Amino acid sequence: MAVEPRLGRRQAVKALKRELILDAARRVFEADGIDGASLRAIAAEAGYTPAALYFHFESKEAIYAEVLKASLARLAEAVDQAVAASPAPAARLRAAALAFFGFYAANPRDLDLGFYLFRGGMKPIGLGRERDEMLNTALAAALRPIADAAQALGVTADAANLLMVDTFAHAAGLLLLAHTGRIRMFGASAPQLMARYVDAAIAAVGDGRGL
Amino acid sequence: MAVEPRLGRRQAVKALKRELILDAARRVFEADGIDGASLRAIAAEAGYTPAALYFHFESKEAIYAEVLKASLARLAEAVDQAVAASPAPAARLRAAALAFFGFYAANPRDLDLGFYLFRGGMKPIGLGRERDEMLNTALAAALRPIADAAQALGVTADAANLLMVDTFAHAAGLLLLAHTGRIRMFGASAPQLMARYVDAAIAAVGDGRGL
Amino acid sequence: MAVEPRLGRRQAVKALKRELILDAARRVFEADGIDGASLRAIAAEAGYTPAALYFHFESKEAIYAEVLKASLARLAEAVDQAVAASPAPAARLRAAALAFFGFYAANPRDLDLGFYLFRGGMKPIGLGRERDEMLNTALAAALRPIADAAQALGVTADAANLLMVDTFAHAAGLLLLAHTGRIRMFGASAPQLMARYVDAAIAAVGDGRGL
Amino acid sequence: MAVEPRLGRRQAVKALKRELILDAARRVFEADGIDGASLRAIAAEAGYTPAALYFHFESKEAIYAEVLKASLARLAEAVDQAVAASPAPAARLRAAALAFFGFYAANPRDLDLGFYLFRGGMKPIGLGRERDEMLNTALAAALRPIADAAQALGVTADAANLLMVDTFAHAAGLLLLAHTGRIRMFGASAPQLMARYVDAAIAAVGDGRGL
DNA sequence: TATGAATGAGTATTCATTCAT
DNA sequence: TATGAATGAATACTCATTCAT
Repeated sequence: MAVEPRLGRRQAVKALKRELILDAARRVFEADGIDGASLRAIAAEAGYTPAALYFHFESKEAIYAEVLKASLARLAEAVDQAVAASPAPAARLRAAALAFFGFYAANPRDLDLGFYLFRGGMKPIGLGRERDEMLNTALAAALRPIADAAQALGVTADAANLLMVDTFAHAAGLLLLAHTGRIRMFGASAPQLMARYVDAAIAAVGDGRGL
Repeated sequence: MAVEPRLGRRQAVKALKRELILDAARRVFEADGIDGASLRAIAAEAGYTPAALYFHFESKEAIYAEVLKASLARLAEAVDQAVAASPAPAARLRAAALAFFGFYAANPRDLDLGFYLFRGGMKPIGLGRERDEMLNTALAAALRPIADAAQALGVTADAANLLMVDTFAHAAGLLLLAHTGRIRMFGASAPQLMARYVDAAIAAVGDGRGL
Repeated sequence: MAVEPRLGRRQAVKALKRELILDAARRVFEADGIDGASLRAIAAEAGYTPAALYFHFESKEAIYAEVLKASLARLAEAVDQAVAASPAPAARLRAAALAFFGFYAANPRDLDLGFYLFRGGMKPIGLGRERDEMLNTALAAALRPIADAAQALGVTADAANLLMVDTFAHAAGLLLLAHTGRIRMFGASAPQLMARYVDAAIAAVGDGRGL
Repeated sequence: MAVEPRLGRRQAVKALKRELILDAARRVFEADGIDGASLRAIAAEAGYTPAALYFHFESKEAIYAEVLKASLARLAEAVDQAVAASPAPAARLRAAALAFFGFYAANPRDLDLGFYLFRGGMKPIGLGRERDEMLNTALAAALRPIADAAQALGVTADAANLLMVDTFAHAAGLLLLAHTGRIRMFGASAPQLMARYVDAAIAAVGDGRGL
């Protein structure tokens, strides 16, 4: 009876410390880039010795994964909130797609994190099978509302899924280009192009034109 | 009479050796990732001492740039060939867009190289201002035919440019997703989605629906 | 009660290890020359990996500076002891000058270190502004007693200063020649020449012949 | 008969090329410091490939030695000229000593070269026994006039020799201090101190006070 | 006489991680 | 839980020198 509260307190302290380390990691990722961030730098920023971090995370990659997971959770929350405010299916589809795009457009740090998952091509992504699956699941959850809204508009589950993937791809492409200055280089506006894409997609669904 | 052929031979040998080193670099990029590739590894793969590479290239970054440049040249050539085979503007637009997408879909190594250009977000790209501009120019040249064909279809220069950027973004997004297994994960097909996107774009241009 | 001694012990161990590394550095300086000494060699001589030295010193230059500082401290102590044992001003002047000379004559390693400070002419000294100033101050402290004794003999502060510099120069020149075999080559004795110089200087001061 | 002139021409061309390389070496020594000068840099400055220098000099050290030798020859010439202009022995002694000092005071590059000979302490000086002896002989020749003048003033050969060495030492010390800013640091003037030293030495010789 | 290519040894410093304390 | 010390591997690049051509 005297022990349990203590354990709870201990766990809370432990969780707090983890959170402080993750905050430090985010700051270092922003300052040095994700690949350029070293465990030493994260530890220093958090007020720790490098060795100390190993009591809180099993490896550098584990820290990456944790930060990524939190980012994806914020993304999903942003999408969910947008959807919750939109009663009609078409508006929901629009809101979900634009919220997804808007989250990353507004939070370039999170975009860097997201792209980190996509680096390396065919090479092992480096975070381990289990972590990869966890992150993929989190990503899928953030995209789900798009497919759900499409289905509510009357298309089949398969078509809704394709539309979701296609929207994801378009957003990713535009964000990639915008993030690296290519959109500006060509004198275009990423949010406008995204909005146009979404409107065309909704129109196509309405027409029964498939996608 | 005896000297000139020798000189020619020498230059040919020199060019050949450069090419062998670049091939080795490509293999190492594929195996270790582009950021993970070290000069030592490239040298070893090419059968050289690290120091020897400095007789052929002035720095590691110069090797990167050379490999990237060659890749973009092959891309542009693929697009140009596809366009040359298509007389009508609509077919040309389709051919250019699908050739761009198809080149990277068929050559994942080149896709890795291409994405390397896009990494880092706000971080320095690391190849130096001059090399960066050269590479941007090469990329723009590969995309140009898309805008040209759109303009031939009757839209304004601005609209043609937007369509080119949007197509670029869609291709990039689909390739990114496909390359990292996300397309498969959602049970979709990147080439099909790309073709559908292009067809819709052509139809929109035909309708005078802008984009 | 159990903790404090431990901390003291730790600090003592740390200081001891630093000293062992500095000793190794001194041996390597002697063996390879100061410019020729590499961090690797110092580490190997100390029984460490190169990386390990970075836990004890922040850079190679920091090691150089530490060794130099310790040498100058020993020099100053030798001069101070000689002066402390000499009550009369003339004897003090003599003792200080000969102690300065004698220290380096007896410790050729320290002479090499001292000359290192003087190398490079117009080139950057390479230890950084702060360290340079610290070392200059330490050197000035070792010479101070010469000027003080001269002043006690009745000359002005300026004249005492000049005598100090001149004595420094004569000692440095003789040591340089002796250290590189030139004195022997000319069949002379550096200590004798130094003593003669000092005696002449004291006589000149006594005569009121200025310097 | 047709051959000899050609050989002479060839040797002249060869000598000229050597001289051009040595000039380049001097410029690089000045720019990068003597230790910092690389064979590559000297070759580039001379308009050659590094490998080409090996047809003119057997090693990097040989280039050092040649440049040093030329410097010492200029020194000896400066001393000889000063002596030639001074008929009386006392004036000759004064002129020789001040010319020695003045040459290095006016030509800091040559001073760097001269000190290079004196570096390294007990370590092999690095130029090889033969070259060392050649350079020592050249140095002795530049100092000889000092001893000769002293002897002309009536002291024994041994005393004249000692005076020469002592003068050498004093000049070397003052130059060392001046060259590295220590004279300025103590608010003194090297030429004044040197002149005073020489005058005192001449007075001592006149008194029959030994030295 | 000169070159271009090549070598092997060398440089200081950083990295993620481990382990005894 | 946290530290300080340590490791071994890695980094890009420079050096004087050699050798076939």
